[in-house]
Amino acid sequence: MKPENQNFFQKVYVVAKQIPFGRVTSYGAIAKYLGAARSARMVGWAMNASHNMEEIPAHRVVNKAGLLTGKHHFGGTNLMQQLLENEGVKVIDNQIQDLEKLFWDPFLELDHE
DNA sequence: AGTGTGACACTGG
DNA sequence: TCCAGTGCCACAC
Repeated sequence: MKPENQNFFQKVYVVAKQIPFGRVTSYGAIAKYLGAARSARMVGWAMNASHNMEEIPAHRVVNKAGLLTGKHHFGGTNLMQQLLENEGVKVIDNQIQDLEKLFWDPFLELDHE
């Protein structure tokens, strides 16, 4: 694995870990922040890899619609939803409620270059 | 080295 | 406005 690739993954982890408690963001937002807006899918892939690496709040990362598309990767249970609800995020049928209010944009919180 | 796949996003009809 | 198709970048085989 090339260092640059690890850097990409590392960037994802860094951003993901910066997500405040009770807040959520989208793959696209992170991808865009990393300079690869069209690689949102890769962000999810990085999150999947993070499961065995560092404790990344992947449950705070959802698609732009606020849908917990990756819950299946959380042990195949509704753990992802439970984690979010535990943080005060209302989730109904894998759908985050008040997404606009809970949405955390890296561009607003983090200073991008 | 090339092909297939993926936890998405965007554009067109 | 909603549904379907296409594009995209990087990883795994």
